[in-house]
Order: sequence, then C-alpha cells, then structure tokens
Amino acid sequence: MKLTIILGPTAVGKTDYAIGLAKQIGSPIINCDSRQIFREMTVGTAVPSRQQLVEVKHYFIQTKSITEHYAAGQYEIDALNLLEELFKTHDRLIMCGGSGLYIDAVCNGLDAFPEPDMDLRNSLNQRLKEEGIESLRYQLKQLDPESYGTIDIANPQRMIRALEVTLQTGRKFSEWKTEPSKPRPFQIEKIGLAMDRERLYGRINSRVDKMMDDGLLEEVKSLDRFRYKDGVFSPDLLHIPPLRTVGYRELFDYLDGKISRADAIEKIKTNTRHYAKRQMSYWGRDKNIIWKTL
RNA sequence: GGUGUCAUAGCUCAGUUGGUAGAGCAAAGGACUGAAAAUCCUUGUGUCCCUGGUUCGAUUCCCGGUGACACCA
Repeated sequence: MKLTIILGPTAVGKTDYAIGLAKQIGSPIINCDSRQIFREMTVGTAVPSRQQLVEVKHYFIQTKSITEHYAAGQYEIDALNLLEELFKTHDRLIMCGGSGLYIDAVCNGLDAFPEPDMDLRNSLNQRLKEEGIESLRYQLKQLDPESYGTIDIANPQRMIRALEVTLQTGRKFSEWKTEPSKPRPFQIEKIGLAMDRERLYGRINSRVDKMMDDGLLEEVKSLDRFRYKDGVFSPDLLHIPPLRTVGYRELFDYLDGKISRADAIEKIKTNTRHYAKRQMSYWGRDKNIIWKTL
C-alpha cells in the first residue's frame, strides 16, 4: 500500500498533475489543501473544475463549512480514516494539496493535544490586543519555561497556542509534545512539483486575473454576512479563520473602501507570491520529497 | 514664455545645520505540532538627475542645464 502525495507551491499545476496520475493508476484523489475543504469558497481557492471532479473521484473538496472549526488535528483523523477505508480496495492512493502542516499531520502525525477551547483562545486574543504580547510572554515563562525557550516568542499565534493548551489542560504545552512521529501502515511517497520562479509568478498573476473574471468579487460579497460575530461586525475575522485567506481579505478591504479595486488585485497577487515562497521554504528541509521540475 | 516647487534604494518618501544616507512597501532568505492560503523572524551601496563653482570635503550651498508638477500669461 502506497500513498503518493503531490505537493508544491500554489498555482504550480498540482491539480492537473494529480488528475493525470490518478487516471493512470485508477486512484481517487484525496485533497490536502486546507482551504479547498470549505464549501463556501470556490473561485478563490482554485478547487478542481466540475469537469475534473467528474473525471476523478475527489475527497475532502468542499465538504466542510467555514463556520465549523476545522483544523489540522481533525484533518489527520479524517484523512487516516479515509485512507484506511480506501486502502481496502486500492493499493495506491493519491493525495494532492499545498498545506504543509496537513501533509505532515498525515505523514508523521501531530501530538494528541485536546480540542482547542475557542473561548479561551478568544480571551487570549483579547488580552493580546489589550495588554500586548509581553503579557502573554510573561505568563508562558511562568507556566512553561521550556516552551518559552523553544517557541518563537515574537509570534503571537505561537504564544497563544502554547498558553491555550497549558491553561486548558493544566499540563505544559512542552510536555504534550512527545511523540517524534507516528508510524503509518502504508508507504509514503512525496512528489514535489517545482517551477522556475519567474514562470510560477507569471502563472500566479494570470490566475488571479482569471479568478476576478470568474467572479471572485461576487463570491467575496456573498461571504460578507459571515463577518458578523453574534451580530457584531468583526472585520478581524478571528471568529472565522478561513476568511482570512489571500484573495478574500484584500477584497473585503476593497468592499470596505480601504483600498481601490486595482490595489486589491495587486495585493492578492503579491500575497499569493508570498504564500508560494513560504511553501517552498516549508518543504525545503524535507529530504523525502522527490522534486519534479515542470 | 514667466514664476515657484520638486528631482535620494525597484516604488512611495524621510534625511544630511556641508563629513557620501534611512523608513515603509516590493524583492530575497528563513521559521513552523489543531488559525497553516494563517502567523512570525532576518537582510538596505544607492552614479542622493547632469555640468560647473565655492570648499580640505558637496548628495546637501551657488550658477547653468534637463525632467516632472503647480500657478501666472
């Protein structure tokens, strides 16, 4: 039993490549893109076309709502269950997507942290806003000096996450991080798709233009109602993380009159390039990836 | 045509009371265990528009030129 994972920076052409391979070996495709999982987002996440979805059976494409709290931990569980099921009838399976953490969750597993406590997270975010990151640092230093020493203390999300787990469970975040990696009952092959930087950036730019032609702005408008938390307009979108996605936040800024339409489009392109760069950097240290230049 | 203002990093601009300069953005590199398309960190030499003058020394002051903008004709 072998799982082949197709990964690579955004817009490199993973979808087409995976579909070609899937047809060849008769496998369905399991999505491991953290945004294509949401059914409310279509144009901006570049989900496979209807045609492509008919050609090859896909899993985890637009199956969850952005109103659900879905994250890497749940994805690991869902993906492993699905793989177990599918390996009963397939010897080879294909997974495709660009979310490094989700891929790692499937390949190596995350530690068994409890479900996040959203109220606690919200109150920590509130504290960050009111008292600054120093307050969180101070507390983490008291409660879990080891995490304080190893985690990026300039990164609010990391501070909050460590505190959140520690406060919620009464057990230090660093003590939860124990298992080096969980063995999987199947072989894993990672294929990374790479491309000359200039060409990739060109593809990103034209894909953004195409998304606008395909109605991205209308899609973003239709999601406006989700920006209200308990009836209160909450443009920071902390209550609904999927909307803090490239392509959506910039157009919300445009709709709010903060930037022009042209600037919004430029920003989407720039931020997508940044994203691609981060992806390359994330996989740069993974020696198990077989790279293919397109 | 006249007068005035401006001309500094790829872009927008700051600054040097004369001792060759620095922010934001972009770009490049990096980190990453339930927000991950998220979040965070690091990296700034550029004919300081051109010619000449004053000066030990000019990107800075002065003359002239060129270009942009504004106002007046």
